[in-house]
Amino acid sequence: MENINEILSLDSEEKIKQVKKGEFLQKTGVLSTSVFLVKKGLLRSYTIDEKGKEHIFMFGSEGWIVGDNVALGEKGELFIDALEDSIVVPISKISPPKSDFQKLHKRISVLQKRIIMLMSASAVDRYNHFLETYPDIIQRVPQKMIASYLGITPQALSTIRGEIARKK
Amino acid sequence: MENINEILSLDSEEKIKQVKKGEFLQKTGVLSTSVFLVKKGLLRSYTIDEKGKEHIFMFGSEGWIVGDNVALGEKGELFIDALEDSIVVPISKISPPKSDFQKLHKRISVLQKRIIMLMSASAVDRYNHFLETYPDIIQRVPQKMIASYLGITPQALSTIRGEIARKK
DNA sequence: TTAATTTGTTAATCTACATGAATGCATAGG
DNA sequence: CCTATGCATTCATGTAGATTAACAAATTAA
Repeated sequence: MENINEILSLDSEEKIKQVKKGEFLQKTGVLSTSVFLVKKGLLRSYTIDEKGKEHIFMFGSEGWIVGDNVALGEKGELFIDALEDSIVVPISKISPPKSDFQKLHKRISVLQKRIIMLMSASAVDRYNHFLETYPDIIQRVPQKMIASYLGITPQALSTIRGEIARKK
Repeated sequence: MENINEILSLDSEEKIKQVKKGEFLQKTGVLSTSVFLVKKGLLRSYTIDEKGKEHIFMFGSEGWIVGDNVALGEKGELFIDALEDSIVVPISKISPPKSDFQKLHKRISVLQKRIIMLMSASAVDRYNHFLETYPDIIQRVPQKMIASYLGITPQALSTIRGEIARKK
């Protein structure tokens, strides 16, 4: 068997990590400090909703990054496991404290959240999440734009708001 | 959300850009080389689908980034316009040719595409897009995982595949 | 101010997709 | 080898949210 670093043309300094099929790279609720560049194999990242249903966020094969881009210092919201025997290289989310770099990570974390919401939450839940996350935006834009952001029609949002108001 | 001091302390070198309410920062189909840090005001980025319906991708107010993260050198797929009189600072997507930096931009572009698909495309269209974009993945994972990625049930995917096959 | 246009609400109907259940096939372990 | 357990397909039924339309409220224009 040849040297694994040669096969994969890795810098000798890169610390690689082997993940066997079925093994986890990360689980929800654990502090997450890295994302992972996939050198070989196939992994997936996914959430499990309150009904126990899995929602795959991303697949990652050779050359792709798999990772849980929650804000630095926060608990991960994704599971990551290997669908095939894989080799990955951790990329720290901390290292270059360059401002633009951090901004990109922040941006990714927002998009990640958005995808998870679109895939696993109902319109009502998405609206409530929006209310909590962007309370200021609501005063500043017409409701039809909120609806457009949530991925529903203005009529549906109006109905949802009516129901929420009636409940109180 | 970032610290207000950080937001307002401008490098004297930073070239700011004023955008009046209703004005466009970018339109679909035009080469996009920057994203924009919002210093003041409120903007939105959005797509228009084939039925003419708008889908808001992101709002951006003070401290947030709005931008169209298509791969470098490609035509933008989003419109960006101001909902309020705004001031933004362009952040070049090119500048630091640092490898990790590029990777993050790539990653954002993938997530952007994913959100747009989830919001504006039917399950059939999402499946076809997946086929084109990740032809290799399909041989490597069970269909129920593809379904999970697409945001539909395995049963629905099975039906869709049946219909596609029947058409040929 | 009034008129015109945009926005929000309500309700009836329609449809894409979910849910649940039954059936035939694989693949994996004993 | 057999027999589980998981996977894919098909069908019957349910439902969240889309569509259409009509009207009310609010903005904008004149």
